[in-house]
Amino acid sequence: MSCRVRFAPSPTGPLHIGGLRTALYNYLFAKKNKGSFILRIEDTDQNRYIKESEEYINESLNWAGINPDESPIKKGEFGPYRQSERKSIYNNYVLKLIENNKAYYAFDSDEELNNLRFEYEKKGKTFKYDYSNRKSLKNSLTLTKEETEKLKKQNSFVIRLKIIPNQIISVEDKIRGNINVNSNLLDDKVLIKSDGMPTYHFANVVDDHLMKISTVIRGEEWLPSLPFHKLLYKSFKWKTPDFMHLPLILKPSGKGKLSKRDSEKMGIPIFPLSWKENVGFKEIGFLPNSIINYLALLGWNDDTEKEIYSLKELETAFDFKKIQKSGAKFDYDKAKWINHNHLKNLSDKSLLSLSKKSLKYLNSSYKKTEVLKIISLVKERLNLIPDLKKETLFFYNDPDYSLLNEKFSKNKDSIKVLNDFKTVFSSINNIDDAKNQIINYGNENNLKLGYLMQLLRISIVGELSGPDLFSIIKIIGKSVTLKRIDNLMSKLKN
RNA sequence: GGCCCGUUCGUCUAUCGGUUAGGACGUUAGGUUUUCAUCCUAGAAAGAGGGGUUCGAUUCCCCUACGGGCUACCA
Repeated sequence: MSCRVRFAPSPTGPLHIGGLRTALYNYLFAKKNKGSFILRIEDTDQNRYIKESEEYINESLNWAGINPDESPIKKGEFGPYRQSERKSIYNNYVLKLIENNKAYYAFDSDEELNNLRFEYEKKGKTFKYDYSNRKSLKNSLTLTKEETEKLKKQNSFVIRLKIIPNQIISVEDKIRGNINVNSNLLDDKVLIKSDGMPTYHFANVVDDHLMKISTVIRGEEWLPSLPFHKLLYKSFKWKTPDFMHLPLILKPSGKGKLSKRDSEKMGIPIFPLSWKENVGFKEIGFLPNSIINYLALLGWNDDTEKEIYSLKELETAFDFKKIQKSGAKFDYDKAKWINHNHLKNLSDKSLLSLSKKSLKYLNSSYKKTEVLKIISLVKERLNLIPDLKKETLFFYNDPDYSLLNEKFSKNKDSIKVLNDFKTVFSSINNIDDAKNQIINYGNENNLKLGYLMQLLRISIVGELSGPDLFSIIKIIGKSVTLKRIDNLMSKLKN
């Protein structure tokens, strides 16, 4: 049987990083097994439906470089790929269950059920619509045929799966092994809602079967409903696919699942792309490869000490036996470190094309070859793409010396030394000679090289950090250098 | 509360019964450098607790604790 996996998000908002990882693992599984990766949109909840989500999902997967083989916009032979467009399919299948007495109509109102929940709670119990009480509730098992037909015409009913009590349901998760659950514990879950739409559970099972999904890879939050799903497969006498439930991604600190709130509180992204006021990993300056790399490592490793992977490398290295069982906390520092490494490995040219817009200002003063030189000079200093602009600003802007340190502003030698620098730079023909000249100058005047270099750096860059000074000076040229030394001198005089 | 899953440095993880429990991020100290960053070297840092099984348990089993998930006509 050929390998087919699916990523099945519901369009209720932006895809978050956990969803992206689920998509990634599905994608990698498909690649590894030369199978197909399918995107199915699970839009059965009309109340929570957000129109822009589907496009957001497409764009995110595209950005990450994990494009589906079949999807609503890339149709295969198992469509439609949006559940809302498959309504009649679900209805046909649920009718079969009813015919076989495996499902039934239920007419209990929200109010009635809520009252029951309330009463149970008062007794310290939890209400569950199941074998123990369905005989006393309003459904096609208790009502006469005529009553049932009459209520059905009022168009407000749900269809529930009739669960046979006291059977051990044995399910297998490929990551965790066998799990046994007694069917008494399960409730008669709704299959078809009163608006005629299927619930997740029903649509999911029907579609996975119809779309010939061979392995279901999804988040751990679905593990508790696996026995129910297994029962559905059994009711149809369908073969169950393999299941893998991925560990969850947890908050960086504290307890619980990673959520939008954490991201806002800690100022770290949680969405691949920006969504309204939430900035995405892309916009904050991550390479898609970095996020993919980090996400792959969050819950998986290949037994080697390799940490930096391209997507292609992951496609061959990924081994599903090595997926972790427990949840993993999201570590933003490590994600940045991985991005730093990917950025470092990028060519100067691709780095330039990535930040073409933000580096535009350099074009007025430098030729392209010089811009590339600037990039290679600062490349290894980057953690996020926008750092490139921060690191190169002084190639264009003259520093304003607002951060001037007292060590230099109060030092009486400073003005004299700066003046001597001017003489040095004016006299030399080749900037490569500058370094030696300044060393000599220091020796002659008994001034420490450290002090000289720092003063020079302040005048050129405006602060005490940055790449090799003489490389900078070589790029900005003699006249700009002299101008900036002058600038600092006049600043110090005031 | 009930059910399910899990538990190795602060974090991500390696270890398929015998190891000085390894690596990476972060952190600390030193080195390189004109500075910061990079880079290099070194350091601190872990098997939740209790019972078994075994010549020997981080590794297998049980209990407890803790963490997480689910408990909707949401997915």
